[in-house]
Amino acid sequence: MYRNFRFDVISVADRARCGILKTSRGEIRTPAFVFCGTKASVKAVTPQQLKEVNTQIILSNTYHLFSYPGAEHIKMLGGLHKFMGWDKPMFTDSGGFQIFSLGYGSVANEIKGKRSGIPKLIKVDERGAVFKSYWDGNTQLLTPEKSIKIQRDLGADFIVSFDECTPYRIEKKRTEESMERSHRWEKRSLDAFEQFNDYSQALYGIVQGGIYADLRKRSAEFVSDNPFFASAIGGTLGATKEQMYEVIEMAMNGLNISRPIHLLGIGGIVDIFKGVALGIDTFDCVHPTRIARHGGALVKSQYRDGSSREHINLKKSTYKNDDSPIELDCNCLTCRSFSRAYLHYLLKANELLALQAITIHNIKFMNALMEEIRSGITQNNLKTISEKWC
RNA sequence: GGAGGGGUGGCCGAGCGGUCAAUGGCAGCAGACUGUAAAUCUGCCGACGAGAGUCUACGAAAGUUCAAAUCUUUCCCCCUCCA
Repeated sequence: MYRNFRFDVISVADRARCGILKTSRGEIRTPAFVFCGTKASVKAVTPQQLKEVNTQIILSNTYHLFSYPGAEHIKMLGGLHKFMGWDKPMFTDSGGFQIFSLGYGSVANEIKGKRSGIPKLIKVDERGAVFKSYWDGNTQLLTPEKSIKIQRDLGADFIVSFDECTPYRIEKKRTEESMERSHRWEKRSLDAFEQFNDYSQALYGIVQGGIYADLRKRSAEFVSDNPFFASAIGGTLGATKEQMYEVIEMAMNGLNISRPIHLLGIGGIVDIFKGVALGIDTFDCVHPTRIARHGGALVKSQYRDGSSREHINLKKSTYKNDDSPIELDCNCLTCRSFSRAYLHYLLKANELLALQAITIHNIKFMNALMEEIRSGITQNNLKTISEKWC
């Protein structure tokens, strides 16, 4: 069923593991970070630049590309890889997360109880989810079958079952009902997938169950018991970091560890170390690229400005006269060429180059981090590595 | 020389007797962002004070009024049109 895909664990340190995820478009060394290029573009950078900083894999989104320009359009133009000029492995997400993000807003706002913007999620029922297109306001129904069809048309290597991503602020009963529905949707995703499987894609199942140990375990077992190529942990991961690590552990308890395991939507440095230690193989997150566009440059602990954050904000006037690069020991194009002072100026002057330059650094940063994590697992010194990065 | 229109907080610009330390916008400062609706959002932004509050403010000066950024007079400066 997945004969063109393979996952081999090559090194293990406690529960952390190093592996190779093989696809017909190349191998991915894990643990790996997947960069979000939601609308068929990793914002502000070119595929060439992504490769220059050792990017292995990126992710696009069903909902967005379905709204515009349409999956069939992209299929007609040769598929998503060709369309966006990326020939390495790629993911597409199913649109399930948009049931949350378009219904509730950002993760932070939802946890803090703040709602923002006009809801673009109209309703969710057994068939699927009815959205308002972000592009033209049309209502559109996304079902598991449709999500798989779209993802098939887009042609990413790894595709994801359609699920309902639940928010944090709902009670257990609703989380359970939603989880059960996600399971039914995932079954339907699998059926739709198997019906047209041409071995060019591998399907992920998603673990739901909110913050409840028994639900997470049940959901993980559901995913493991079904013929998905790999597993992903989704849904709310709780309100605090501590809770997040607990939730990951709950899910891990029921997962088949011979398959690759992806943690959806997580990209903090500490979070990645914690995730890796629990056995996560891949992560995806908008954070590195999004904060870059807001002037946030990821830095190792020695380069921080004293705050507990994992990045420095180059918009701050502190950096106006700072002639050093973002990180002295970084060899990305940005750190080789530009000072913090120049980046500060570019941000203040509203020059697009700032967004690109910082994005390049952050991508390089994440890729270098993952590389060191991999060697940390192989050489069994993950703890030392983590002290340097956290 | 004649006619008219203006001068408001770092900048632009509302307000045209009290509810004005003064709407907005920009800039500035701080914060947020975790399967990207948003290169976005939130807060602060005269001085002193933790705060209640106090003081100084709407070109300058003098007035009218219980009360003036708002009304009157004079002065200074800017812009437009006609000579």
